[in-house]
Amino acid sequence: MQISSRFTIALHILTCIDTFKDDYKITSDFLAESVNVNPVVIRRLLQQLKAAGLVNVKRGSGGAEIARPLEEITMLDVYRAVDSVDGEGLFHFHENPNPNCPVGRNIHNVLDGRLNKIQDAMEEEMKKTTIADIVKDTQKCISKQ
Amino acid sequence: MQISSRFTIALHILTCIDTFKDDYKITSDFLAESVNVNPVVIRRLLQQLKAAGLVNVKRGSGGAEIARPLEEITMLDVYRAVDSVDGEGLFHFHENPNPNCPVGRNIHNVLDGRLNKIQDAMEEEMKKTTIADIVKDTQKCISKQ
DNA sequence: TTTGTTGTAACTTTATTTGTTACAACGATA
DNA sequence: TATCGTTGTAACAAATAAAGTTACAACAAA
Repeated sequence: MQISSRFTIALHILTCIDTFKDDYKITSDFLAESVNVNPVVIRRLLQQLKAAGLVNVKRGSGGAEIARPLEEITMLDVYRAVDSVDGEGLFHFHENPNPNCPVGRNIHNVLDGRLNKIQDAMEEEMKKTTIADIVKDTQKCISKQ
Repeated sequence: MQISSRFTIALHILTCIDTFKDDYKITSDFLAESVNVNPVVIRRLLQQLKAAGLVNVKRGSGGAEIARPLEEITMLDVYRAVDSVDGEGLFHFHENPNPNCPVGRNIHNVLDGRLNKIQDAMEEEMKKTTIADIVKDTQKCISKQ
């Protein structure tokens, strides 16, 4: 099972917003064209990013901007904003192991700590990259072309 | 999005097989009762574990056993056996970013390395635990009860 | 008041997981 | 060889979630 494309799309969106902020009004249509998805998908994502305090979106006149310094937005912030399974972790534990089985009634306890560590490892690595890094790399790529 | 319960169920299964190997014939029905799912779900998982060389399953007479020393089976082996999206990584990249957009045509390159690192971090942590560790912890829990 | 945009509902499509029934293929044993 | 319990697998249903689409009220600015 894969982590949904909302995550990469959100990173793409944020990169676009910053990259084109001086030259274009950043509307959902504009972003939808770069990402190549329906504008409503973008608007839904922008709402999630807004709820997380990562962007501001202007109603009426239109336009999105990033709400925090790029160096302060990590991949983890974005992941949590758009791909969180509220309250649940990365792993989906089978619901009802048999409490009458010695393994069934203990497996949750035994695995939980280790599953959390795995998720932590993933999240720690996500923290290492900020949107600033991604924008910088993108600009390097662009200027080579 | 979450990693499917196949992963935790597979770990549960392997723990059961070892824990009860001397006292019961380990059939799909037996395992299904401990996990509390349909036996066919178990049989499908056993097939995936078998394809990965982690278990042997006896046709006809019935019964499953673990095919390798427990210390040599890591959580990562199990994850790869049952939850691999063949060829694809952990992250689902949106398919068709616009090649006419400077960001769209570079975002894949920019993100790929970082996404791989995140997946690597997760997998490295998975490697740290073997089925032997899980069985040992489970036995500790059981003996306390 | 017009225009372009956002926010959101409603519905469809697609994909995936999980559950379930059914049964042929198989191996051991009586 | 006939029986029995089991596996392997097909086929389909149900549940869940993601992603696409249409439509339109709410809004802000010109």
